[in-house]
Amino acid sequence: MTEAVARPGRGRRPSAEVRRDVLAAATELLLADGVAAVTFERVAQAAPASKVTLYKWWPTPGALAAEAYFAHVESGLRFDDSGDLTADLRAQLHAFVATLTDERIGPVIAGFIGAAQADAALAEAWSAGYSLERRRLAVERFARAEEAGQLRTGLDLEVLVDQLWGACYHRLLVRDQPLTPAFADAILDNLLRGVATAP
Amino acid sequence: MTEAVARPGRGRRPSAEVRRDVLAAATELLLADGVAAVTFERVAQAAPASKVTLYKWWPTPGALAAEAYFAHVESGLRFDDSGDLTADLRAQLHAFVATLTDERIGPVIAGFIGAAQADAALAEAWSAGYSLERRRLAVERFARAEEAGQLRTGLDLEVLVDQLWGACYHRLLVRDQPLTPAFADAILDNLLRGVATAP
DNA sequence: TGTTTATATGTACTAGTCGTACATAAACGA
DNA sequence: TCGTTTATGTACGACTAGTACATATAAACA
Repeated sequence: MTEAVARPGRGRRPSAEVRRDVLAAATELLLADGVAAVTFERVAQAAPASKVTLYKWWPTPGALAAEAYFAHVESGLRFDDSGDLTADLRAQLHAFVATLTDERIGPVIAGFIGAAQADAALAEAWSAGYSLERRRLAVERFARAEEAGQLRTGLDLEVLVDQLWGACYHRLLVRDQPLTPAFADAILDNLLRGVATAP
Repeated sequence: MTEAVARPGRGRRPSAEVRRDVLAAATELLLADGVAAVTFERVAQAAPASKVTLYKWWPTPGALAAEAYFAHVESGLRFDDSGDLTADLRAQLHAFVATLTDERIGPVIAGFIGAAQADAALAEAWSAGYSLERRRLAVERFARAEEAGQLRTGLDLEVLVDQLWGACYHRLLVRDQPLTPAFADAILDNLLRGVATAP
C-alpha cells in the first residue's frame, strides 16, 4: 500500500494528510518487522514525509510507534460484568492470553514494553494509551465484586491486577515457561481460593 | 579505572587478559549508563580491545553485558528454609523488591529484560544465567512446603513464581503503580489465603 | 481577494553504531 | 624451534539519531 502519489515536492502539505500517511507507514512497519523497525528514517521514507516533521510531532520513534498502534487497534475495550466474577475474569484472561500469544500481536506488545525501558516517552505513551485504561477497567470490576461480597474487604484491588495480568506479562517477557489458557486458569484459581492449606 | 597500559599495539594479547579487561570495561559502562551504553564500539575502546575480538566471543552487546553482570554480582543466591513458608517467602520478596527498587540495580535489570525483547542472544543469556536458576530455587522451596502440608496438593508450583516474582517484575517494567514492601506483603497474603470470600 | 504566517520540505551535515574485510604480529602449543 | 591460533589496526558500507538552513506552499487573516 502506501501509494506515494507523485507530488510537486517542496512546500507544505496539509497536516492531517501528513499525519495520516505517517501513522499508516508506521503501522505497516510495526506489524511487519516489529517496534525496532519503526525508525524516523524509515517512516519518513515510506510515508513519505520529512524527517524534520516527525521530530516536531513525536519525541521518539517509540512514541510514534505507540500512537500508530493505538490508532490501529482502536480499542474495542470491554470488561463485561455478568455478576459471576470468576467467569468474567476467566473470559478476560483467556482473551488476554490469546492476544499475547498471537504471533503477530504478542511480539509487538513485548517489543513496546521492552523498548519502553530505554525510551521514557514511549513508557509514558504506553501507560497513558494502553495500560492505565486496562488497569482501571479491571479494578472497577473488582470493586463491584467487592460490593457484591465476592471478594474479601480491605484488599488493595490494584495488586490483583499485577497477580493476574502481571503474571501473564511475566511469561510473555521472560519465556521460561509457556503462556497458555491453562496458565490463566491456574493463576485465577490460585488467587481466588488461595494456595495455602487452612491453618 | 581501566588503566590502559601502553602496549606495543598490534599482535595477540593473552586471551584471559583480554577477557578480563573486556568484562571489566563492560561492567563499568553497564553500571554507569545502563544496558544501552554497552556497545561493542565503546567496550572495545575502553577495554581496550579490538572490536573484531568482541564479535568473535559474544554474539551481541547485550550478551556481553549479561555476562559482565553475572560475573560482577557473583550470585550469593540463597533461599533459606526455616520451615515457616510465609516468613521465608516474605524475606525473599522483600529482598527482591529492595533489589528492584535499588536505583543502581533496578534500571539495569529492567534494561536487560527490555533489551532482551529485541535481542534473542541476550534473552537466552538472561534465562540461562539468571532467571531459570532463581525460578528453580523458588520451586524447590515450594515443593518442600507442599511435602510439609503447607500448600494445597496438585498445584503447578511454577505458576506461583509468576504470581509473586512476576507481579513484582510487572511493577518494575510498567510503572503504573509503586513497587514497595507493602506490595510484597499484599501479593503474598493474597496468594496464600486467597481473595475470594468463602462460597 | 490579497497578504501574512505557520509549517512541511529538500539538502546537508555531525556523530554514533553495527557488522565485515584484510593484512599483520605476537602468543600459544607441539 | 616452528607452525598455528588469535588478537590487532585500519578501513570500509549501511543505518540511525539529531540538527541547521533556506525555500515553498497551505492555512489563516486582513
